[in-house]
Amino acid sequence: MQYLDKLRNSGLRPTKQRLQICEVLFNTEKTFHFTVNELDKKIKNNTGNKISLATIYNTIHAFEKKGYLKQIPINSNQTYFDTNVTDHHHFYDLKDEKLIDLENCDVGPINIKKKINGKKIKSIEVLVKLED
Amino acid sequence: MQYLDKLRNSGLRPTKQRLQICEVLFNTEKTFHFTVNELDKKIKNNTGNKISLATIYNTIHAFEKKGYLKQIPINSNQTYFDTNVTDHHHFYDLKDEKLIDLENCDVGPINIKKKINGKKIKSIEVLVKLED
DNA sequence: CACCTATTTAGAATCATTATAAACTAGGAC
DNA sequence: GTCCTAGTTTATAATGATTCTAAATAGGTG
Ligand SMILES: [Mn+2]
Ligand SMILES: [Mn+2]
Ligand SMILES: [Zn+2]
Ligand SMILES: [Zn+2]
Repeated sequence: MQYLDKLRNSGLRPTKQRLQICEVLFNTEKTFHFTVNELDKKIKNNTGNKISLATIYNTIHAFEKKGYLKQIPINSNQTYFDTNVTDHHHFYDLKDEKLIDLENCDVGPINIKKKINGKKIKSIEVLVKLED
Repeated sequence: MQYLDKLRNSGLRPTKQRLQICEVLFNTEKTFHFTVNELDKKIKNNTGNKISLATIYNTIHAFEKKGYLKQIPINSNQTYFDTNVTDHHHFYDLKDEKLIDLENCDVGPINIKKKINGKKIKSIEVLVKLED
């Protein structure tokens, strides 16, 4: 199993469910964006198995904490996650409600001139909304 | 009433409730960020009146549509709104769960090099997450 | 005033997410 | 292998922000 070590090294027991979710999330050419609902459907399709929604939520939150997933800041009725955990930004197509990656090289360097005392920058995320 | 015309000119009837909400939102030195819950409390405090939550939701959505409020893209269980409708960006203090304005001059120009066919940029929003 | 439509409202409905608590399991000790 | 224990899964209930509904109310116009 190619994800056994990834999970073990993270202190997460490599359960059947987590391994299946890893397959769906990480065994792909391209990274992608998803909601929990979409992931649920994808798991059913790809594996023929049903994993409890509670487990899916538990797992993606565990993966997020370990840095294997990122949450994308966007206002939607559902939360979007990203399997691309490199620093990058997003287009958001308002009509299609779809996210599109903006690689770091697609965006000029971002220069934050303001400082807040006692705080440091954890991340800088750009959301570019698109219309027709 | 200083907000009568603002509402009339927008095609919104200047009802008692909308005028009160205008007072709370716009009759201040500084702009601010708020959730619907916070606004609800603020209305009760400032006016002694209770406005139905449904009306508050209706009103802020109407104001948003007219461009008097902006929604801030952030992942939270509640939606954040902003009375500062100029182009600007945000710090988000992860510990205090507070938003802080980054004026346009606090952020260097943002250069989006990628283009999507048939789509044009509606807005560019930067979210800078802060930790201790 | 009379009328029409926009608006307000309490309460119900929706629905994404989280909590609960019981059953199950991975993995280490023996 | 068996035992043990903490971690995990699961069905299900609970939560809570937001939206919907439909009846009552209030602007605005003539
Ligand atoms: Mn999370
Ligand atoms: Mn809205
Ligand atoms: Zn992405
Ligand atoms: Zn702001």
